Amino acid sequence: MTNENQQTTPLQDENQLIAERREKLSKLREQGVAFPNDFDRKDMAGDLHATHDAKEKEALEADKVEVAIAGRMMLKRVMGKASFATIQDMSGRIQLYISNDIAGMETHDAFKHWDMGDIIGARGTLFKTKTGELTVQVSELKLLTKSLRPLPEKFHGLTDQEQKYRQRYLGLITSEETRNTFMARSKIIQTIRDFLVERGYLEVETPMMHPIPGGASAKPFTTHHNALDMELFLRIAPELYLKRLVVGGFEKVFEINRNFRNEGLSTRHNPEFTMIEFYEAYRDYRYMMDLTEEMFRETAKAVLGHAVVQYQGHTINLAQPFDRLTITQAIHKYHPKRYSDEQLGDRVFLKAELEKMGGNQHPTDGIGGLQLALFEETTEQLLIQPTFIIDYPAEVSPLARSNDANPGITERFELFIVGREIANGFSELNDPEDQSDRFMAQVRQKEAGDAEAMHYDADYIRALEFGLPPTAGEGIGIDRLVMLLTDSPSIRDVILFPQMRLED
RNA sequence: GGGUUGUUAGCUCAGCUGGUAGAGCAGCGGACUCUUAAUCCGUAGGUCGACAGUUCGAAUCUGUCACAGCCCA
Repeated sequence: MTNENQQTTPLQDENQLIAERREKLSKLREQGVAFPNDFDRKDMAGDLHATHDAKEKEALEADKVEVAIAGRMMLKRVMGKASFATIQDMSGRIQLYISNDIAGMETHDAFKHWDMGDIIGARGTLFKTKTGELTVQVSELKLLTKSLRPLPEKFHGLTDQEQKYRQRYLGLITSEETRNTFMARSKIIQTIRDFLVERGYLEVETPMMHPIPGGASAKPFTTHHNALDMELFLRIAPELYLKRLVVGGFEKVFEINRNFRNEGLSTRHNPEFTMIEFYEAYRDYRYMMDLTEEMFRETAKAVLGHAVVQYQGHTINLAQPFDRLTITQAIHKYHPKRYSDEQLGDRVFLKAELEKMGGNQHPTDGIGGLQLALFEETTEQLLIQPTFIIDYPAEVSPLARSNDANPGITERFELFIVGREIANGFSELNDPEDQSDRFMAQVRQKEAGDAEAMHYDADYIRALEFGLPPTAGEGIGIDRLVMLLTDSPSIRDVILFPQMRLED
């Protein structure tokens, strides 16, 4: 790939509307400072509504409340000798009233030529219109930033999905729903951070560039460090670094940050996405499931006010205890009497069944892997209410601690909601020799052609050899959690700037 | 990667079985001192995603490509 696709020249999409606004800007430049930065904004629309909406018209006007407010002009209604405008700031909208009487004819005439989308500052006093709407009677008005491009249509807003994602600022300007989604995202992350900090967790940052990609089964992005002449990988997971910190004595750690996986795009996948991973020493996977339920409930309550979530026509109840089922229990529960225990324990039967369904199976799959594949084909998408699937086969869980009674399975869970995996956790494998054997098995799989199999990480083994206390850990896909709590159908609706193809 | 739908004015959308482009908003000019997507009158604005093909004639039919949405892997 060359750099010829990169845009180094301005977009050539001038039109008559933009030309007219450029002409207005050029007149502003002639008159003085075209982009003044000396307006002292003192008030926010939302605060003014909160403080004064309930007051009676007469009482409010007797108070003569002086305000200084600024924002983007979203609506404009000119009526000869007086005008109304609606401006929008980060907290909301408020109406301005500009008249020849108070603001003066010169100011009002100038205002008439301003455009929707312009950013203006206004000083004046609050009053209520005859319909009772809180409004600023403007005495001074200043154009702070000329907008050269017309906004999307004022009533329908931006409906073009592509433009919504490529030019996110337009959606943020015109869609309250979009603003609310990203404010909810911030609140969700803040709540989770507080939840863990309150419980004695330490927030840390570990490398985004890894010499060995590890901690998950996925294809990495590759990059190169020139000075060290060294191949590096954008991380696919922070797991192995966070557990090194537990070895170091940070017994409760978490990190909220980006992971990168070089895979396809879909309504559930973006190449960079946000995960929280957290680790706590002297706990096991059952404790982690309890903690997860509590965290999800608390987060939903913080964002929505309650723990019953509406998602795309489903009612998801986070208030009740989450189901906890093994893979075969889940298959039985959602397909009663479809399979016998003998069949689910019969490799030949499972392979034949998967063949019928066209499922992708690896020839090396053991019984556990085949059961998992059958679960994914038949049951996963039916797990609408929050459900922990527990006790995953060791062959697909190379970093999880084995069950003491049955080493073929691990103390691991995945949480499913609305048929989607949203979290993954386990009792950590802290036996360095077992971990070394598991890495070796992964390397054999990689050599057999599995591009997503893990590498052998000798430094991580060395860390385990110093002693990782018994620990439980978990990762939660933040984007998918935000989708759930904001009723968003696509991951692109909850990532401010989702990955897109280059524009032509 | 496969299937499917879409791409027309700055924005939101019409445009019939093929006859050469329309509305609303935004803009510009005018009227209007309590509007709420203000209203009313006038006016300007387009390589119909790109390239081929069929045809006397293509926004419309066919093919390829680009981008996007949805479904599937």
